[in-house]
Amino acid sequence: MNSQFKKGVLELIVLVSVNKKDMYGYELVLEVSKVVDVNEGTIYPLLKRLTNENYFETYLMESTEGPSRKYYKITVLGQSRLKELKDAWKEFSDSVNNFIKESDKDE
Amino acid sequence: MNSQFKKGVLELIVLVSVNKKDMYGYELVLEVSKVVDVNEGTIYPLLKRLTNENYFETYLMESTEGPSRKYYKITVLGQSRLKELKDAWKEFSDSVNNFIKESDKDE
DNA sequence: CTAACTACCTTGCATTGTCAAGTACTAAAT
DNA sequence: ATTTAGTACTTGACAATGCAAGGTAGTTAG
Repeated sequence: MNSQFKKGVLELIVLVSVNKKDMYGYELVLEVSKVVDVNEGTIYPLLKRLTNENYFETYLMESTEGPSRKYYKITVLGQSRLKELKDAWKEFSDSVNNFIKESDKDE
Repeated sequence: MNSQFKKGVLELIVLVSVNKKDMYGYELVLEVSKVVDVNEGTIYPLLKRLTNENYFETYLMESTEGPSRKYYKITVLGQSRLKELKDAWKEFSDSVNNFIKESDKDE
């Protein structure tokens, strides 16, 4: 897969995921990987950034299957960021798809 | 617009454009800008890279409206790269759109 | 007890795009 | 004749994002 396409979209995918339900980092790696290949070294720094920007809050919970889990919960600010990004993505991908379709036509 | 979305897609848009007809750099800046905001400092280095990778060939032509224009012409290799990128983009954007749609549903 | 899995985090690197500036040619306005 | 605006290309310092590879540590199964 073309790794460049991912740029910026990962933030959207993570926001969409955490918006559905609180999630911890490792879980997100698995969830996000269903859509696009992604690696821990990408997700953890991203989660930190999104938390710093107040899109997420965090809390710890013990697990019976390993070390404690740090859960991420979306904030109100995070939800507005999500909407913003979702709209931007839609506009962007539509416009790219349109451009490709147009040029396929006249051949 | 989210500038990160652009990463990797610009190459696709440029390939699509030059595949339609030979174009010079400045013309491409204008053409590509119809789809995504872009500036000269992005396009020219990209054209150089794509030429180095043998996706494009170039030739010069004089202009009555300014300095000579360097035209870019797609190669056979460039066409296969175009197909590759187009398919990858389709798969990628479909999968992202699907993921967003799925999560919109259960609300 | 040790391997395997869960869970988290960090550092250095590569790639790609941005900004800002500079060069140079042509044509129209002053 | 000189300035201005538009066309056209180039470069270098910079920022953002993702990846690879490594580290720490708790839990469970063999």
